[in-house]
Amino acid sequence: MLTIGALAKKTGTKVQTIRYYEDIGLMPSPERTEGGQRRYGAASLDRLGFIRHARNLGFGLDAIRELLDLSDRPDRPCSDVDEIARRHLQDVERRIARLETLRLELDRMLAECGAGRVSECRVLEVLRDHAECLTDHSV
Amino acid sequence: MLTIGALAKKTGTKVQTIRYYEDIGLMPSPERTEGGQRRYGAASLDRLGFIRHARNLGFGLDAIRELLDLSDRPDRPCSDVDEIARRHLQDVERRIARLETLRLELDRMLAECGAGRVSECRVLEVLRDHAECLTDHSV
DNA sequence: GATACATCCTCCAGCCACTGTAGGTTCAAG
DNA sequence: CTTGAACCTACAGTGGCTGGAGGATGTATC
Repeated sequence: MLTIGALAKKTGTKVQTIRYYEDIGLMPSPERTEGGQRRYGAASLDRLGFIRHARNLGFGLDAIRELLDLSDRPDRPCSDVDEIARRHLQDVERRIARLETLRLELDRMLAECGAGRVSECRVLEVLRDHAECLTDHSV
Repeated sequence: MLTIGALAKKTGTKVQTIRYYEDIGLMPSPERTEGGQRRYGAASLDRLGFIRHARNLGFGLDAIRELLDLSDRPDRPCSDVDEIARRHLQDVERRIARLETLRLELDRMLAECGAGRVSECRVLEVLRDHAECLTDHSV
């Protein structure tokens, strides 16, 4: 049996985060000692490990909830899982594309800027006037 | 003189967002009509345009505050501005790198998964066991 | 002048996924 | 039996807004 602190250490989670997962129903309420402290078994360790791993891969808590539910229904088609992962992948790809646009624009701004005074700073000029931008990064 | 709604439309901002910027001191308190409604002049339009443009480029509100302050001190060296932009660029690059790692891992998970049942789903297996991952995406 | 109705006002709650703090209790070691 | 680390609950705060309630104002039309 693990204390919440031990579970936290093993999974690289903060203690408060574990309690938060319990609050929102992502982790089940564990057993308690007579004094009211939480004690966790192997199943909790696995479940929290799964959650943290999915979080590290950027999945949102709602998606993780769905993945955990599916994990408990071994006969459902795998495509249900794939669907969630694919959705997430698309989201990641969208975010990469957006950030690449920003990177380009920031790079260009910085490249054009000499070592003068603020009054003639290209960075500020570009920020003042969107027309100076090559890309439409507003989306 | 513009109403808050007109200013919102011109800058692609929500009305509430403008009031929020005023609350946190990013936009100055504008004039008011006798009835207490806000009325904005050209300076406000410029300032909000600047803010929105910087937001679209991903700058945080604190960075924007610094940029606006510098914008009002034309004799300061341009490097002060560059420093802020460079910091932001680095942040963007870090986020891209992180997302690229995720993309790779998600891609691989999905590629390995056949059209079977959840019980033999590679996606879930990988999530259950971090050792299955090629990259250390926990950072 | 009355009415309609879009827009404005303030105040407050909620989003995501935690993180931190205050003030008090429990547990395990020595 | 005492110490002190770790635990408990409850709540506030993060960033950057967004939405809603409930009421006041501004403008166009009759």
